[in-house]
Amino acid sequence: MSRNLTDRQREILTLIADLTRDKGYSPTYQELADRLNIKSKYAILKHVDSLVKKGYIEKDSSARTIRIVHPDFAISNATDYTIPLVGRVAAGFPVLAEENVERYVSIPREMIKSEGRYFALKVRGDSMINAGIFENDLVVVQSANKAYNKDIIVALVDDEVTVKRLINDNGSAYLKAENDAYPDIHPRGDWSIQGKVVGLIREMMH
Amino acid sequence: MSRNLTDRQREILTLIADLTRDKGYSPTYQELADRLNIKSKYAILKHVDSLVKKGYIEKDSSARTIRIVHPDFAISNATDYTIPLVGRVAAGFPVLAEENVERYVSIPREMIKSEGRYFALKVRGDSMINAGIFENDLVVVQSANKAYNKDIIVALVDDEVTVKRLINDNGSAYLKAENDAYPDIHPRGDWSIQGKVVGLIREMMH
DNA sequence: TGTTTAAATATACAATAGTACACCAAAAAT
DNA sequence: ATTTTTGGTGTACTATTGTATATTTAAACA
Repeated sequence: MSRNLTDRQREILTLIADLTRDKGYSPTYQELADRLNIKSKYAILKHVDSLVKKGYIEKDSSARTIRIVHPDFAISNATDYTIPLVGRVAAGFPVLAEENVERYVSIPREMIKSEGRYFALKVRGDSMINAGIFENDLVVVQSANKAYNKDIIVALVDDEVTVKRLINDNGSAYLKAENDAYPDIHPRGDWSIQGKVVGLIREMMH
Repeated sequence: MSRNLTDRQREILTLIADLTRDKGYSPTYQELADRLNIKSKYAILKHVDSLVKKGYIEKDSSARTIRIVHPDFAISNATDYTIPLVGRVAAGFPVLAEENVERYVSIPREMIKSEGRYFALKVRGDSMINAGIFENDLVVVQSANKAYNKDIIVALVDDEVTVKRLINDNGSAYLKAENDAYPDIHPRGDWSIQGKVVGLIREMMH
């Protein structure tokens, strides 16, 4: 399913946001149907389900429990810094394309030291443990297409995002894991630098 | 009727605020009753009516429509979470005392999973590198005076804060470093658990 | 002492709200 | 040309939710 909204879905999402801002609580399906002159609640239910599937809102199985999670429609004038969490990368799309955005996460304001586009990536595997980057950590990445020697970067190799250390050995660059069990990666085909890791966020179980 | 709240009313108002902030929508009477171990919704209804009469909240005759209007309990629109960064601990003061607070740092909202007091601590030394905790990392700590076996905790030993793993070896607890170069710490004198590490934030140089 | 108020219980009930199913029509995608 | 998606109607069912009444207990009060 695409992440794009139809006109009607956008209209309904906007209405949910407006009503929520206005009243201070989320509308019911019936209230939404009334406002749009729709006779059946079920039509609303299906729109709302679509909005949930596309990641714009969240809801629980109870009355008035819709929450808007997409920053473009967010209720609060939050000064909170949120960046897109990039999930699996769909082949052919740039990493930051909307298709790849799983959800939005808030990050400490202090982590943004310079202008630019930022995104977050959940770390898979243990190839960087010697750099203190563990599986399921969230790395905060500043979008860039080049980096300096020894920077920890996010690269796109064979439609797969990977976190590695960039080694710039006079002209020929390669990727180095921070774990002796992993070999260096000398990409043969197309590959690209997607950004520079500028921060790390870890949530411990508790 | 007075504008002053009874203890119970204040407790309920605080709970409403907490639940609303947590879930993103107002609780039902039943949910409030459950949280307070009250068997009858009607007890809650009367409290809520009192809170309305006293001008602390507003509500409509429908599910989950409570709005907090009193500024002291308002749901902060700024979803930005800041917690105190504890620096050097001054002898004799509790860790969270104002004397020890260096500055405030913002942390990702997602890191706050349960109620309680939180603080941040800048990691000194490399005694926890095997747990992926490096020097100058910021650990986010939930204030607590006990913890479970194998939790990573912040302890106060000889007026010194330290991050270690708690080992609860049938009755006798001790602190374990996550670095083979460091010995276990079996505190002789007074020591205390200050909190549980629930998150980690690292800023990379760039 | 008797009275009032706050807090809670038990039970009941009607309106609301979410969900489900069958069905229809138009637009978009394949 | 056919299928899928989107958008909608109507009806029905069930759990949730707010509300109401009658009672009880304990604390505060005068």
